[in-house]
Amino acid sequence: MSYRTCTCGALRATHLDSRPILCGWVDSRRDHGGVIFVDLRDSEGVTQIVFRPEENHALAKLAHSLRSEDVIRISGRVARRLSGTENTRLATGEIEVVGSTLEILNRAEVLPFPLNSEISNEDLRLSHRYLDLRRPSMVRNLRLRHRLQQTTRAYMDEQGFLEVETPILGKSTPEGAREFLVPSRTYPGHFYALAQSPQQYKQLLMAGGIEKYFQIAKCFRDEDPRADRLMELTQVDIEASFFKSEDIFVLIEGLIGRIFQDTLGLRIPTQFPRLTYQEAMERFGSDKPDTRFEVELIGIGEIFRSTEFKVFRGALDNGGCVKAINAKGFAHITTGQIEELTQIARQYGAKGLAFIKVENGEWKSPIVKFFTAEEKKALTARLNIEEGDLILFGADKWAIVCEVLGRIRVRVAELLKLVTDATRLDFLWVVDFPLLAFSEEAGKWGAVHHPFTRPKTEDLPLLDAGKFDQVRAEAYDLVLNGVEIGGGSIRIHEQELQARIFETLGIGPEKQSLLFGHLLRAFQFGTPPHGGIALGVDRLMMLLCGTANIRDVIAFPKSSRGQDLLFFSPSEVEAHQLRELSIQLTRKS
RNA sequence: GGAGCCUUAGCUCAAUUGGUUAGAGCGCUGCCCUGUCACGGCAGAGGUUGCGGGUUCGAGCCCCGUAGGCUCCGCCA
Repeated sequence: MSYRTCTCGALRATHLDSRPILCGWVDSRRDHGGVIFVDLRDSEGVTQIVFRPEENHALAKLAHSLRSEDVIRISGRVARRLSGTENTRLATGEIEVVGSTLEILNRAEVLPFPLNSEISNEDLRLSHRYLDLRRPSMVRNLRLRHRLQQTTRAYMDEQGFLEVETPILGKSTPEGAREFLVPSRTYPGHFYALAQSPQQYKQLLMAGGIEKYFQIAKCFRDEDPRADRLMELTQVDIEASFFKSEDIFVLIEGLIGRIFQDTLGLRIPTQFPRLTYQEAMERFGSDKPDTRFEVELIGIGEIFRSTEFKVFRGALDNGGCVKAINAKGFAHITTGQIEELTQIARQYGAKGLAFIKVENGEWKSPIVKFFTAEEKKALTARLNIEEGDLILFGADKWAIVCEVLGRIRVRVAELLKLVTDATRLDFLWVVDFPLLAFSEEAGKWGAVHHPFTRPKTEDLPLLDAGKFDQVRAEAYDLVLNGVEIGGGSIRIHEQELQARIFETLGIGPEKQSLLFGHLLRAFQFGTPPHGGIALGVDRLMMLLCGTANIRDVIAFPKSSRGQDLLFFSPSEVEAHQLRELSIQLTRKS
């Protein structure tokens, strides 16, 4: 005989007088001294069980001993609830099961935290994750994640893509994120690296003629976690041959549309707007702009072309720029808030944050005394300055000004609660990223996306001319509400061009063949033009679930310091394990 | 590698300027209660104030260190 005949979400008035067997957890027990109600919960729902002492005294006595989260098995008869006692909040609320047998499968101790309220003590949740997963919001999130993954597989299959698994144990190629190293037992002193992305494998699949590949891939990066990023991540990884950027956009717009339809039942635009990286930085001060609110960055260098104000003068003379944002109606900003914004400005490289408060027809500002009447007039027109406005300035190198004002723009929007429609979804593509960026720290050029990214064909002459900062890449990011949820590029498929890029990145011929010989060799045997993208499943899930905490969308996440509080990993290992791996510890903590 | 905030009962939190026996709500335990649905009522138990040290007549509160949680910068091709 099976454990149960139906789930706790199944019974309706149409089942009256049937004799079901149910299993589940005691969600709550209401003991009236006489009659006892038990809300029985399983993964499918909740059903009220009623035990009546006048029908079975011993049974009621046993039911009296039930406690929250005990696991039980009951049999009984489906009855219509007494008139007026139906529970409209339950799908099964029209009926109840009058218990005739009760079997206690496993008793539960008092839980370390309640399941019916949101709690903040995250280490407790993580150390008892199996209990936390019983909470309705976690159940919902995991179900949404399942739906996202099923929908992705169905859609990609329909589009003719082949799901191919690639190795987790890969080769260390110390470009990009720090890798997790895995010692080899059979090759002492040699190491695998956990895949930080299936990037090279998927390109080799293209060389292998697969043409259309996708995978829901686990990736590992040994970098410090953040609220929206852990060391382990899941990507929808996609690569296709004979695809241009345009083909990727269409494919992904379709996929994202299906995902939002199937998970939240939402229809979203079939095409997403596009913004170049240059324009995104100029107007929003971010390569992942949140376009749900205005407050754009406005260049005002022209107005102050011949200013005497030292701060602006210095920035302009050093080839920098002056920009401002108008935080409409924020003249009432407090001293503390100004201080906070100034901290942000400093954090991102500005020396300070100049501002003007427009109150009672007056410009209240420590800097306005340096402005001429003409400059004030031009500024008023350019920024549409009105009573009650707060103007915030940035004057420095272009990149710093954009970044600083971009960050301040986002904070101002939070403070002013400019996003009024919580359901709004602003998708956009950011395109034409720079190919290369100079790293002051490393003293050399690095790839903005990754070293396999294709330069835009029309910018190849700039590459030849050594104007590396001007070369744009055939690369794109997908942004939703100011969050980067994916990124990709068209790749290099020619051995010669790839070698040249490696050279530019400071990877000489010897190192090239050592680290990337497999790829360069493949390119010599007819690798087709190809490109792809990777979508961050965890980030996308956060947006779908409306949470700011990435742990809410992962069944067994690590803590913010990378520890697993349930298993307590990482952990020490026994000496013989280390001996087998030819590893000797230099430091014991 | 750096910075900030937090840690008091099982949980969420309070505790005036450093001053009596560290409180509340929920939960828990027992009793009462026959139509509730976060049932209700009465009573009770429950504390190494994360840990270690220091200052002080006196420390939950101040100082130093340490562990853990969260967040941010760097980092994340």
